[in-house]
Amino acid sequence: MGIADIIAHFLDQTLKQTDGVLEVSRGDLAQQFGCVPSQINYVLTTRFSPEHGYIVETKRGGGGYIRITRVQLGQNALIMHTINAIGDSIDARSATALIQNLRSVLSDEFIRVIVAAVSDSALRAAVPPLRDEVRAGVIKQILLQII
Amino acid sequence: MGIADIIAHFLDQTLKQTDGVLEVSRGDLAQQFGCVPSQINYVLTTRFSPEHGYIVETKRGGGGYIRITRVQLGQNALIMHTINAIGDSIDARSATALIQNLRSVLSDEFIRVIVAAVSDSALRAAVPPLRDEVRAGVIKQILLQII
DNA sequence: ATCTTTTTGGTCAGAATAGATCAAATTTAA
DNA sequence: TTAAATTTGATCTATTCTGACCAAAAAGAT
Repeated sequence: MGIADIIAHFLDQTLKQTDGVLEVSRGDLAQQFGCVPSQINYVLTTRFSPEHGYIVETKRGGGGYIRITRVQLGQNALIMHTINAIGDSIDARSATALIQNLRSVLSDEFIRVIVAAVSDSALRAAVPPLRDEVRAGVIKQILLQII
Repeated sequence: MGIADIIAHFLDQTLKQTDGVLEVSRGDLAQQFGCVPSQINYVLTTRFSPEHGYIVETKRGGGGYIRITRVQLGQNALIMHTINAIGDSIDARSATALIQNLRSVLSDEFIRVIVAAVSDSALRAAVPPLRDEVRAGVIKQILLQII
């Protein structure tokens, strides 16, 4: 588990304790984990993107901060939102994130099934540029059945 | 017994001791057995495929790994049988038939979802000769989750 | 009020790490 | 002998981490 995962885990834990909202200083956080500040940005863009269900707001200058908020939509809105977020093409990582984000609406087994259905191993027959397009199509069709 | 068999045997033994889940580094494993890393991929694709009852997940980059999970095959020989019947490629009609054949084990909604996931409209991004191969991969991965 | 300095955070490219793929060469089995 | 299975290495792709340089906001000076 690299430093990115460790920081992400820390933020996750904190978010749980603070009811979904969290404000930190980029510099402090970086120092706390002994990494370069841009590492924090890396963690935010790869693990706390809107696709993952988070909103990140920042402010620079004195007293600057990074605020992370976990968003929670309604059931059908959430699925609709997900479908819209998919677009014509989506990579495995983003797809998994989007699906995981539906765990409040879908059973664990269902989530597992969808993730497996659009995993790279399921789609290994389709080569990369095309693979992501196929993935988008499969997820959409599945989600449309659930609405 | 070639190196492939030796590695496969080792993984099998380890899986028995670790309750069916196992995480290794491809590079380490290769070094341990004095072979080239791609040999590990060969072992995985020829002996730990879904047809053999395993799920393989991997991650590249720093802290990368290969995770092998043996799927629990209980009384669901029917599903296993279906997986084996699929082959490397399957057309929409046959796929639907096979899936419908599982209605004694799966809920209607589940059947609907799977059929949708492997419908021609879901896979429209993949052109015909390829499309059937993708379909085979998707069905297999889904069914493996259900076992 | 305006200008300057200081304090934060943002971006981007490159290096490092680690697995994937493909095809040629070799070995094994029918 | 021929066809299938195995082995290998060259090359590709993905993920993470770092540092140099950039931009905005606040605080302080004039």
